[in-house]
Amino acid sequence: MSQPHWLLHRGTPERRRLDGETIVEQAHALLHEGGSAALSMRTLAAALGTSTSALYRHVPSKPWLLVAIVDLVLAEVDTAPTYDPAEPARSRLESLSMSYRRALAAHPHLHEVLTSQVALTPNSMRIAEAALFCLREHGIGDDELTDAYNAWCGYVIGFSILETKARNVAPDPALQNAMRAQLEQADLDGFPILRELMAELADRAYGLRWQGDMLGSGDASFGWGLRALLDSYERRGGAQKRRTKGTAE
Amino acid sequence: MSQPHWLLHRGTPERRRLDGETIVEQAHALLHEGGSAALSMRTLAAALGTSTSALYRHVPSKPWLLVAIVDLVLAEVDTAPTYDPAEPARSRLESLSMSYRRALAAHPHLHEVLTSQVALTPNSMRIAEAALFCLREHGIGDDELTDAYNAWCGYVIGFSILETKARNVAPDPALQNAMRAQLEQADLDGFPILRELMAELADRAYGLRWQGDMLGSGDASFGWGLRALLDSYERRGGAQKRRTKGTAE
DNA sequence: ACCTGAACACCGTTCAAGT
DNA sequence: ACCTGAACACCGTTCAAGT
Repeated sequence: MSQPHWLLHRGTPERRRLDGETIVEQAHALLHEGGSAALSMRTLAAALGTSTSALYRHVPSKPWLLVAIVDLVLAEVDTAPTYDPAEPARSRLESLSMSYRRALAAHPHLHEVLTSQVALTPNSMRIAEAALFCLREHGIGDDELTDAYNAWCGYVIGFSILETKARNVAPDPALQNAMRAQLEQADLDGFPILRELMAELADRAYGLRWQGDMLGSGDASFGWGLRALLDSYERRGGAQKRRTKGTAE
Repeated sequence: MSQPHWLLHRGTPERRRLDGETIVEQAHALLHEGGSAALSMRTLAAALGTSTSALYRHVPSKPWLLVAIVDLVLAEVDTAPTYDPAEPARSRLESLSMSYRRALAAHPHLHEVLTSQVALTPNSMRIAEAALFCLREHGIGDDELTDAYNAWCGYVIGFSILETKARNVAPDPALQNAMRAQLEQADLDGFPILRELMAELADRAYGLRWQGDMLGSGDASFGWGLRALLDSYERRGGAQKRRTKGTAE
């Protein structure tokens, strides 16, 4: 046992030596528990038992720290199925998409921290490589690869961000009231479809809610749209394959 | 002319009577010009020539103000083509999608303000109504409507947010350097596709850039993915139509 | 009724000073 | 080399006091 004498610990809450990795992990923990409002350089330092200014010896800035948190979460995305030769191209891309979404959905406060930061980190590049690999296996030609990749990112990341955004109810009471009022029957005049379907859509469809999450319809809807997108990829890739085959022969 | 004597204006920069609408418009102008960093209650009050605390008589809170800005931008989305009987269902939904994206892309700092706020405002409901109308015209049945709507929102809004996010380069120098380094040839070991295609993808594909916008490939990629999605909607709607017709007869 | 200045409880970041 | 306290230039919001 290398436990130091208890006297040495007096007044120092968990004083392990500081380094960049532990700072990022603690920052992620604070974000996960209390959202971005609970993550300031001051609260972070307090949680680590150091002074605020000590953090700046291991971390260059708060924006840098936030990007590091995003990369930490992206480490959860599994790219192994992408290179599994037993799987057909379509289910490889589906696995990657679901894993991506699962990672983002598992961290409901991450979207608060994605603002304006481009994710050009080791893990985001690992995922980009895997996605491009899948699209090629689908038969998407190099001329369409950029568009297909951007559309895939737009759907998978965009949907997930939007979903977690929608899950976070505004803590502002003025806003809560304004939004509740908007859903009252009286304000649905002129919106016949919304009125007709509100019972079905409320708390299930994006935006049409004022509290709570999407009652698990996020999973179903994400899959529904993903299959729609993959259907088109498959058809387009198949068409491209036949075309190149035709010109070769 | 009801111009008051010039003496009455001494030292009062544009002192028009305060009201909620002008506050929201000025706030939007500040956001549009300088991003969210340039929009504080203090700078806003200064731009309007009043004290900070005076704003709180017309606007309940900053979160409320941000939602009002979003609604102001959503007013630009044109839902008229949705109800044009001359247009086929598919091009109605395409028009709506493009108009939505155009509004979001025209305000590159709006994404900084969308954080955690649900858009349950008059204009967001007008757009939701229009989208649901289009999906029904497509032949999507009520059982699939929620999923189809969520997938559409995820793609259209998600893609647009992601695109404007990516367009905003991090102002932090520490971050700029880290991202540039990530794109150096040395760091592309283990990413064969990225290395092979980097010349084509850089500054065109999402994430794979460290400065500048997506060189206009956002337009093309958005349209590419949208057509892929609409293809699937059309097929699914058609199948549903045939199915209900079959059971009816 | 509407606006003001001052105050409260926070931010991220820097920097001379300590060990 | 690493950490500290104090300071700087900001935040959103409140509230007694003015007119």
